[in-house]
Amino acid sequence: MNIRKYLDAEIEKALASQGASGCPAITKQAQRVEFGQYQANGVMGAAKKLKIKPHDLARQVVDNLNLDCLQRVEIAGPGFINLHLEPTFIAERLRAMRSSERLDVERAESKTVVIDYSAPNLAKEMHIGHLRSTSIGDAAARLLEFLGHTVIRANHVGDWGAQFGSLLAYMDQLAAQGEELSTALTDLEKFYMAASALFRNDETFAKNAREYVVRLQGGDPHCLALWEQFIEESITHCQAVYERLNITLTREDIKAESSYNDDLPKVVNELTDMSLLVESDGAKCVFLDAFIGKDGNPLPALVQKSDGGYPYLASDLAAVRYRTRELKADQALYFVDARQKLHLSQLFAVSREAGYLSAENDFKHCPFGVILKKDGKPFKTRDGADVKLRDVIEEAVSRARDLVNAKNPELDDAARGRVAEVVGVGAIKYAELSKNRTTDYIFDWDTMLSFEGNTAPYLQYAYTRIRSIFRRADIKPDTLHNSRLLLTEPLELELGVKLMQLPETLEAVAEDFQANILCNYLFELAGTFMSFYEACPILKAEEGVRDSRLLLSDLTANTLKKGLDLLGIEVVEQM
RNA sequence: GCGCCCGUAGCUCAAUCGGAUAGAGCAUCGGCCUUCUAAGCCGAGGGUUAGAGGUUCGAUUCCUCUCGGGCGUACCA
Repeated sequence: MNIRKYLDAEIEKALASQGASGCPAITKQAQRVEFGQYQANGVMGAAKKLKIKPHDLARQVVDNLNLDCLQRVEIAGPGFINLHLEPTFIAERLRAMRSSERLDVERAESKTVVIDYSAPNLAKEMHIGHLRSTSIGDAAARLLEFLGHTVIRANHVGDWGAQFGSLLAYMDQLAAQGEELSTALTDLEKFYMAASALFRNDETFAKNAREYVVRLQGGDPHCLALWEQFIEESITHCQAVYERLNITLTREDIKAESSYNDDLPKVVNELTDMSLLVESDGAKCVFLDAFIGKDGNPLPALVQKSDGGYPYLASDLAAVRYRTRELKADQALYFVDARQKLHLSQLFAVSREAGYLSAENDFKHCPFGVILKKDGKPFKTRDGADVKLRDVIEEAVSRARDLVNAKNPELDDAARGRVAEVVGVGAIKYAELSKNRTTDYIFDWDTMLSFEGNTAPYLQYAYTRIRSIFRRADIKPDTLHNSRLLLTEPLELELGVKLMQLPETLEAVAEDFQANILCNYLFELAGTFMSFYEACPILKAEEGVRDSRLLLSDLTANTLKKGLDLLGIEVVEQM
């Protein structure tokens, strides 16, 4: 149950009964404990509209509010309404949470949602730049699924285009030199760099590479076979990264750029039939009034190049068309670099003009910034290459391994290995998920691989502490009676309130797909638990209090585990 | 030139359709392990929210301008 939403609706009813219908209650979680758990800020605005004193309206609203869940209501300041919840009500919600698989989170009205994320270029190895789209998109997929939507994961991988000419030409060249291709392809980044260097510096090779592009596009069997081998190798690499990162993408979720090849001429024909396409400098473009380019000239959305080739707008249009026509998507979320903003707004605008998108289709860009070094320069290795994602993972796991070896040497090897993996991977994903900024952000090994403070390991650690309590006391959480919840100590109450706020947190995240809201919530939950844990003895308390605290602990563990799971982060029993 | 995004503590980031005294983490300083895992807890210092106007009962948030940074701006994706 979403308490915030419930209170908000009740206060709006009270406002309406006083002649302020249509005025928002603006109920939110209170900023300070003395203000209660929630505060309604809408009275001031409503009073202004009605031209009456805010305090008087607040009085009337409060008098018309008769809710069992409220212990007391106060009017404060210029007209804030502070809401203090009845502890027995909180306990009731917690019992509901505990007896439900869904932790008292209601199902949303189901929509079909396409989530476009990760989308690496198969010509190269996955690099650190893919971490954001992949982590955030995957978290969105998990959350929307949990809320009851039909989620279609769409990994729009780049598997087509001119760059494959060099790669195929290079493959053939190596094969002619008697080299084992599968060995050469184990390091895709090196392979790509070598092929690119040849393309730049060797005119004969470059000419050859261009011919390979033409042959590939023409369906030449040999080229296709090489291409398929390369793509296969590259996908295997991606899947290995996904698996290690605990990303839910599978091979079945890959809908490659090339799969739209046959649709591209159709898109051009359809746009032509609708008289949307204009030929300009030999290229076929859509000109829309909303887009103005240099010197005030109309800015084209280029659908077909003058040489007949298709730019990426064409395959993106084909994808929109496919997603609404075939997949029947109500909504599509594009977790794509903020620099693509213009491209995506053109994509959606042209799609609407072409009828690929109707008013019912909610397609939106969920942007994020690019990674920079500490000095604000683009994040690259010394030789200008992107930092490999698997190197980042390796570094994270290695650091986590050192730490667990030092902190908990009595764990056996296998357990420590598992902790290193879960903690290391959790740390790098959390570092991405816990920031909302759509602007660029600074990558720093020590920050990203930190295991202290607001990090995944902190949350994982809180979880293990709780599990440890039950292990030590040899109590199975399932055997606890669900009835005795005593929220008497301030920290018990605070923890209870936090727990109860999971549903409204998840709904808030789903509004804008900002995983950092969930991260913040979990961090606060874990922090509140840690304080509670320090201040309130659990196993040493007398029986009734002990059981109540065990219940709170168990609920916290379940909530942390579920929340982390929705972020794509795992937990361990001990660390 | 035009367009978009951004500027918050030494650093990295929060701040829920504008709300009360702008919050965390890291770093610094001081406490807490013979009691449930110190990857922790408790506490301290640290801010003219880039600057100037404006709207408002109230502005980090909205508007205007200035300064500073980033990105985009037709045949790469």
